[in-house]
Amino acid sequence: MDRKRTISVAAAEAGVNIETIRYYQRIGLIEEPAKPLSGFRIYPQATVNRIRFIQRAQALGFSLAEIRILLELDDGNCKKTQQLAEQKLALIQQKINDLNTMAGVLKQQVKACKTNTDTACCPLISSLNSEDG
Amino acid sequence: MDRKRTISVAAAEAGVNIETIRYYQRIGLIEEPAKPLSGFRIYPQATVNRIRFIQRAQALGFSLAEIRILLELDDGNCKKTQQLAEQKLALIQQKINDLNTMAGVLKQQVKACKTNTDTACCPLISSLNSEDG
DNA sequence: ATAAGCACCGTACTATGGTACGGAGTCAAG
DNA sequence: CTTGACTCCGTACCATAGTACGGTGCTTAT
Repeated sequence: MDRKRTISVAAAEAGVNIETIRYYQRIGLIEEPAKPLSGFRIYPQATVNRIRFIQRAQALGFSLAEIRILLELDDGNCKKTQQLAEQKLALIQQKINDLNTMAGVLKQQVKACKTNTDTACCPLISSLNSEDG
Repeated sequence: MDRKRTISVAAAEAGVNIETIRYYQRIGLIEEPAKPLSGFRIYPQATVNRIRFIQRAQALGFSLAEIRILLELDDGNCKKTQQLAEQKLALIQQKINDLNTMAGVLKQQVKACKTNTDTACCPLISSLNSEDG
């Protein structure tokens, strides 16, 4: 007989803390399985999958609030889902653009550092300090 | 006579909330001017400059903890500053890559949605529910 | 000289994303 | 049938980056 997927088993399978599962349940990000009249809750594979999805989305810089919206794509309506996915895509694109801008500025500063011969005067620090513009 | 740079004037000049200045002082990110025996603290231009430095560094994705290190490097250590910036740059670029991957997946899903004829069964939903990564 | 309006200061609260704790209930093996 | 491991549940706590509040003290203008 397979070991029952109690909360600790589900947590181990998803690679998160037990308390994280409880937290996600509290904020309604994952469903809490019904509690048997007597005994412990048993978690379906779908919960483990969902937690893994959340972890992946987080790794990409999505907040739980954004992930909640992503998960709401699961509303059974393909057209609506598509629209939401496209909105999400636009958000991702915006994030990429913002990060590219940040990277561009930093790259320039590092380049200035590398061509700098005066070790006592850092162009990066100077640029952050320069206030008359 | 110029208006004395009290905390509210300094805050206005730096473009932050008064409480933000007090917060930065509490965590030791900026120095608190000595309090006159009688009267209010007067802030030097340097404090305003430093707050602007913090704001700009934050805009580049540095946390206050990182900015603290940056400020400690402001004794003119260009090499260390450069290293820190390069580390940060690598992190940003990793994030961009991750987001591009995510965008790619979402684009594919949206495309699948568009060629889907069954409105009740969405390929995107299906992939979210069965994906085990 | 008095009132309006800041400053000062500690403390509490916000949001986000969890983590830890303590007591009670339950399951499973010896 | 006891023991130990696990679950359940509420609540409190952590870090990060601030924001808000309330009482009191100080300054400045009228």
